[in-house]
Amino acid sequence: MKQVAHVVIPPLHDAYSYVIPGTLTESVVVGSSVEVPLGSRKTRGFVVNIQSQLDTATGESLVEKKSFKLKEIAKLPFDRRCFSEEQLHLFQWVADYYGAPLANVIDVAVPAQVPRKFERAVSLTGTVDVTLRGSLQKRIIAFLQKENRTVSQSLLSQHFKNCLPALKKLAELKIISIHEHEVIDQFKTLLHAPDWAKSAVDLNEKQAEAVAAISAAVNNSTFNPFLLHGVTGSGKTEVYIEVIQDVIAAGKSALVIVPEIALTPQLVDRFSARLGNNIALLHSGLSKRVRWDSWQALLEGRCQVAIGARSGVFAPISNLGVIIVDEEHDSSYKQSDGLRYNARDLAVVRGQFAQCPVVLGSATPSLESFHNALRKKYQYMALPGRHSSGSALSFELVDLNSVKPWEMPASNVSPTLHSELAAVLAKGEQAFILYNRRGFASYLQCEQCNAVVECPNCSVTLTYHQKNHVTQCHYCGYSSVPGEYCTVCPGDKKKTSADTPGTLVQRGAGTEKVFDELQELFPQYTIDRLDRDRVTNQEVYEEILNKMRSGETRILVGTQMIAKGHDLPGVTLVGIVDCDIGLHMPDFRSSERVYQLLTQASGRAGRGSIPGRVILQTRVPGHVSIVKTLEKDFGGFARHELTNRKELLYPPYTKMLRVLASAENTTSARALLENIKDGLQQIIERDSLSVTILGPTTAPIQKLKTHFRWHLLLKSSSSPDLHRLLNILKKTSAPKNCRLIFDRDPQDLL
DNA sequence: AGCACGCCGACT
DNA sequence: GTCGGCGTGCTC
Repeated sequence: MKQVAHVVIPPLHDAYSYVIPGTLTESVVVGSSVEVPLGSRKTRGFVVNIQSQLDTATGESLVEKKSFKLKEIAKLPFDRRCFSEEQLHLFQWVADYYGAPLANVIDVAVPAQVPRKFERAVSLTGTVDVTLRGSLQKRIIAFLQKENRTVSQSLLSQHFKNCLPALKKLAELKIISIHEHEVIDQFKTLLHAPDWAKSAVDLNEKQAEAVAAISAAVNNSTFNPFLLHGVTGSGKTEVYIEVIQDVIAAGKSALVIVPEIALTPQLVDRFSARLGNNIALLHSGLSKRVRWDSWQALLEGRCQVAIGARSGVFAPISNLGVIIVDEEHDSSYKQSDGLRYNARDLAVVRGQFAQCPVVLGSATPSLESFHNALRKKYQYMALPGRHSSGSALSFELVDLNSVKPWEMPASNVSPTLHSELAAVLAKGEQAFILYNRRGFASYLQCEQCNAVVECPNCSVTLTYHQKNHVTQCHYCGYSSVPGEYCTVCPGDKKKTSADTPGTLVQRGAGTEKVFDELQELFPQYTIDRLDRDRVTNQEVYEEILNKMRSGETRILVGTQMIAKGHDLPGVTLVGIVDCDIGLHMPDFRSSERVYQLLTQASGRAGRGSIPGRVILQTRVPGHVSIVKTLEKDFGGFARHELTNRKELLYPPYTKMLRVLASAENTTSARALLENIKDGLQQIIERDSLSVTILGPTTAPIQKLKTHFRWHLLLKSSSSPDLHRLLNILKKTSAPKNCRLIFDRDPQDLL
């Protein structure tokens, strides 16, 4: 009997019904990607439901209920499905929660499909009892016996010159078979990991407790969120690995999510050394084929462990035993464009669906997670730090207000930082210098009228990069060669009486500038830089870190990139040039971010046997983010900040929904939001919902890529109420010239 | 998102 | 008289 498939097509909201042609009844399943006619064109969509043409409940024909004739699915371009029905539940939840079309969610979750690839391959058919004449034949057989698997013909050709006649002969003798063999380019972890990584480490008491608690939840198949709070070096990874071993032993699978930046060969080696070759990697840096093959390996149950970045939360694992989110506070888990999902939040939702524990690990937990731990929604487990060395960090605060400009060895280097650096270098040790801003100068400013050079497309200042002598916009990528003189002030009589334009001077600083200053202060030492401008790809990144590991680089200057991951035992000093960067951002999370950055960066110091030292330079020495970093008092910081959030009705005490409108015309963006607000306000009153609407106001970045931006902020203590409004919002269409974006649980408000 | 349909201005 | 501008709305 003919069947009907419900197909979702990006970017359409509704599912469309198509008849499955007889030739495809066997092969089209939920999760298939199909080509369907839509209007006058053909498009790709995903099958989300299949039902027989007769409604089993009513006996009615589903086709005749429609006022038009259903079209047929045109073809099934790939024979492998894209997702399981279990995953579909998660996708549906995501679509509903974020107000996105289901098809778009699937599009984001599922990697691009790649056709199967075949190659000519050779395998042994049985025992070799015939006496072989040729020595080449003997060598080939020996090779195949040693490999003990199907080997591609091209690999044999590389090993044995002109082996084709010999292979033919062996095939004739039925000793080997030559056949078309599917190539699976799934990522293979290399088992070249050092021995130290292979052996289990003795767990300390707290680690063992954590493993026991999590593994108990694994074995009981209960949803149970854990917040694993442990500073750098406290052995969180060891806990993860032990738990995953228990998961595998229980016949289940594990999902590990880490920030993109942490997904390095070292991390994967560390897992594979202990867990074997059974790991699928999901990561945007891999080739399409490797991603697709890894995805299929998980979907078909050939792999028990997945390690992925943000989108890894969608991995096709059916019998989940545990989900681990490392560095759970990391803001990169929130996608900031397109489908604005938060992988950490989805991990918890997924754990609920799959009835498995979810482990959120961090040295600096997000206030959301910590709040959940305080409310006992998450089970809190703290790991003590630095079990190996016992050496503690010692902090020194430098109040830049009390240092006279002429006392500074360089504009960004205080006498304290200078002498500490000199001491570390003299001892043959290494240092990290954090300056969380790229470029050479933050901006160019006119000496005469104080005008700042801005991006013509965005309402942000351009950053001056000395290396290639350009000013660059860090938001839209605009770059230009800066002039010597101000372009605004000669005509502006209000600001200046001068007829001649003022000179542009460099203000602020960036990693490039700090690098130059250090190079001048310590010309005899190798200094390197690590930031997004230098790191164009993974190789450069590895190279910079390797030069640091080998000891060649003595000082590494960088942005927050240096604060993340990586054991570099030689680093005994961390200097934070300006703790105040990011403190005065128009964003309710700025204190939290600064605290996290300072604490994470500090944790880079002194991982070896030598105690670490941290120099914090600041102009606001009393700021809570700085004081609590110094006191190593996460709890104190969290309580202080949570009190603030509660007073100001910010998350985690309220849920937020940001409605962003952008248009080339600033008034149309604003007018659209005014309309939307009026409409929502009526519904709020009618249904007495507890939602507050703020705005419309201009977004902190007023103009981005030539578009003016306005936003509304919806705050509510009731998630369902907010969800009601989102459902109404997603039906409102924006006029052609306006773009409307809904951001549920926004990570920043820029 | 495409793509068609549709209803008003300058062209061979 | 037609070609074509992009506004509106539908696509199983």
